[in-house]
Amino acid sequence: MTTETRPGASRERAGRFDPATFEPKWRQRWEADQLYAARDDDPRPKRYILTMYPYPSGDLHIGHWYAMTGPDIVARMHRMQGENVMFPMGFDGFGLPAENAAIDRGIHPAEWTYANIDNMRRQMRLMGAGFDWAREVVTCDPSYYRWQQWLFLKFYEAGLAYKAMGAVDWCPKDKVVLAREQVEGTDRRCWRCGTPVEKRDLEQWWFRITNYSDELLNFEGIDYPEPIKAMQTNWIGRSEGAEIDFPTEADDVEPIRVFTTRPDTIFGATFMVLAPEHPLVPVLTTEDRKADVEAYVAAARRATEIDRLNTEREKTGVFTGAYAINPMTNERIPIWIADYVLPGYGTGAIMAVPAHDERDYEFATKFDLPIRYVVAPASGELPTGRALVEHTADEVLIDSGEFTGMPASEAIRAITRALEERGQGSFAVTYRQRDWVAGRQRYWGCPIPIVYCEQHGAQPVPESELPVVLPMDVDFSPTGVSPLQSHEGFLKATCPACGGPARRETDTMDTFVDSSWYFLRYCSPNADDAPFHRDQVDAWMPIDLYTGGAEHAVMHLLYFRFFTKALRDLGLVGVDEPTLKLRNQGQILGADHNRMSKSRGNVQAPDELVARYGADAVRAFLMFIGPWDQGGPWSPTGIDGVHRWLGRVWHAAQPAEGPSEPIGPGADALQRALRHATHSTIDGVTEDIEDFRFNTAISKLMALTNAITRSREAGLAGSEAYDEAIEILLLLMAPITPHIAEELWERRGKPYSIHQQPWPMADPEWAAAETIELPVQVDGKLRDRLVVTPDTPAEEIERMALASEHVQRYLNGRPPARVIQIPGRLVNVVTPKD
RNA sequence: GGGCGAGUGGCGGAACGGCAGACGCGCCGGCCUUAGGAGCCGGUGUCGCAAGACGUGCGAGUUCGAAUCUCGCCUCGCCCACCA
Repeated sequence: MTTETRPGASRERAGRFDPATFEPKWRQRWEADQLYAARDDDPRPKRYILTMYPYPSGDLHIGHWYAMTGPDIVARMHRMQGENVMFPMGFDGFGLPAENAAIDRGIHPAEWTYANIDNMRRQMRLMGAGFDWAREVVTCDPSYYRWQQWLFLKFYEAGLAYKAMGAVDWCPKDKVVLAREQVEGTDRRCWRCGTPVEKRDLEQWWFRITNYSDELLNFEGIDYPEPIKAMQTNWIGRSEGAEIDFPTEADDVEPIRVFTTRPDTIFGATFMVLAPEHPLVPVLTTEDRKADVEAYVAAARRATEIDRLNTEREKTGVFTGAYAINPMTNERIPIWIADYVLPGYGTGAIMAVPAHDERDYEFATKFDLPIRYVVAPASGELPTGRALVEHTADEVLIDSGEFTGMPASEAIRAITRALEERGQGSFAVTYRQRDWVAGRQRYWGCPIPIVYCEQHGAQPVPESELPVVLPMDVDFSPTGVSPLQSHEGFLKATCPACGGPARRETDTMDTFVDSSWYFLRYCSPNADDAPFHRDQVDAWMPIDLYTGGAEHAVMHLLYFRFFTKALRDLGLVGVDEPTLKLRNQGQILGADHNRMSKSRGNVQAPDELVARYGADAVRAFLMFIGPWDQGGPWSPTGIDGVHRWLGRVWHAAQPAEGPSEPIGPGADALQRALRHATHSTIDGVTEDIEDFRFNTAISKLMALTNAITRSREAGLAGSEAYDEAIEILLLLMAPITPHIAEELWERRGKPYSIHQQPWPMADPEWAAAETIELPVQVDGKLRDRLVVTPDTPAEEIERMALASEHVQRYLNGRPPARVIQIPGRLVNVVTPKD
């Protein structure tokens, strides 16, 4: 090895790799030059890439870096590929933590929120992420929420927002109602604070999301991860079946309507069960049963939702004394009430078929009610001691009048049709999904633009009076009620209908309303005459790529689809879906494989890491940990490896000084090998980034770096192939490690900015290998390798393979039974069977 | 109970049905240093001196060939759950 090529020597010339000396400089310059501004009048093809905006909790944690670096890389590559990329950022400004900070520490929520936003904006700049800050949206700003109020009024006019009584989930700690989607786990905890929720009957604002249940089940034409589709589908919970009317014996009482997915089992319906809350309960209950029924209803009301939904609990219920008529058998069947029938699902009443439903079976056994099997496999074998719920292909109806012998699948339709002809039933679809409770009894949110007049009731605030501004001078003493309720100046309003005195709505909107349309506001961030302009929305929407956490599967990711469809029906947008493609990042865990939390002491603060390693190393290491959608544990030593890699790139890319290195014999082949490595890396990295495989993209870049280093040691530094390799390496690194790529690009005398250079294209001739190594297998086991040129004829390869002594050993002189060749991939010699 | 994922070296992870373990961490050895918790070079699946054998949670199957496809188990994670 000559002195010139000794690694240490060139390092001394180049100076130490120290990101702190150049990273801040480039960030300032990129920002000053508005390198990432997306312009409406740009003729290049648009690409709208969006990552979920953060809640301004105060600090950007490593998880934010992880979530945002992925889409930033994709956005940067697409920019270099000549597209007009919009990659905006904003803040989810409203929310409870701000209000809690006010209560705990006496800071106004606005002050707390905007201070946090300032800090987080600074931290995001530190990441070197290419956000278009000119489009920033802050949802707690009146210029934003004014238009949210405007949209609310459009929803209200269209009947998509309405006020109604309902049994809602209530968090006793946050003193606020929650949407069903915001209640988590078997023990039904508040999604924010983890407190078990209670059920309360309250008058609330709702969004009619259920109008769109069917459409929300349709994922055609959009690319969502399978788990998200499954979760949304389960959440919406579509069931097909029938609604059937069971007349009662009482005079002048409407029949009991039930929903069932198993109309084929109606001949086995031996009793009925109503939810305790069912409106017919007081009407139907006989005098002698009244005391028992009322006691049960009262107890059911007191029981918590947790108790009630506990499937382990033994069934309870009481007889009402009343009877219904099974419309198919004309039998009198008793009507019971029980809390395992839920008031909010289906019709709140069921026909109980104990032979074919486990819950009904349990109930019938406990209360000694008849159990009649009406479906059986062809063998006629019926279970004992349990319900028959599983299906067999040959099952048929038994003991079912004229339908006896009919396959059950056919009977579902036949029986429903028969009931329909008699006016006693119809095909029906039911959903688990309920409407979205949109109001919150809190201060720090978007005020609902409604006033209440003694005479005219709820009245929308006229558009000209928007925004209804959140007053700043409020008292945050923890009284448990929204400070808006005691703010006279806010409460006092005028009825738009009569001009008389009115009282303002004090509920504010769920913060998920804010995030249901922010992506549209990014298209028209400065519009002051509308929430957004149709031409700009038409130009940018739909989002081409949306990224964020999977924990929003049935919350934000359902709500923003609903909003988009509702806005389409209001004529405000022209798309059916907000985004064409969704990707979820995984979670970064602590080094101990646990979730990062202050109490565990395993939290990695990004600012410290940047100070020590630079932003590029943090970005690259996070992306290198594993598949982006999988996440993984932070490794305090792993980042050293990425740092070392950047150091190797740094030294390899320093411009050659003086005469180029002496090139010895064989240099031509070495140069060709380096070119092959370079050009095959272009294709690999491009595909990997497109598919969110940042970990393998980086490993390919490391491998190319290793090839470059070896070629330098072989004396190639300064050669054409070497310079090309370095420059392509820098271009491919630019999206991932933007600072070092820019710095080295400049040091090599290339024009500013590397981020505005065209993305490299592989030369197919170089990308193709000159020689390939073919594995030779005998009976599928590797025995030898052949080095051949790609155009070697198959007969020649077969001859070489059979000539191999390693192959001969297994053939023992016999001719092979078969020789399988996969061109360019392998040869497999199959030995004859003895 | 239902749905969806995932099980590969000491670790994070690679691998269009075709060379298992790319790339990196760690570890071992060496170089350079007054020094090394810096940097650089080499080695590193297991067993074996070697030739070689064995290896992707377990068990079957399909195939010339299976980490990959099929079936049945086991384990872990996430979501939903008295939804008629």
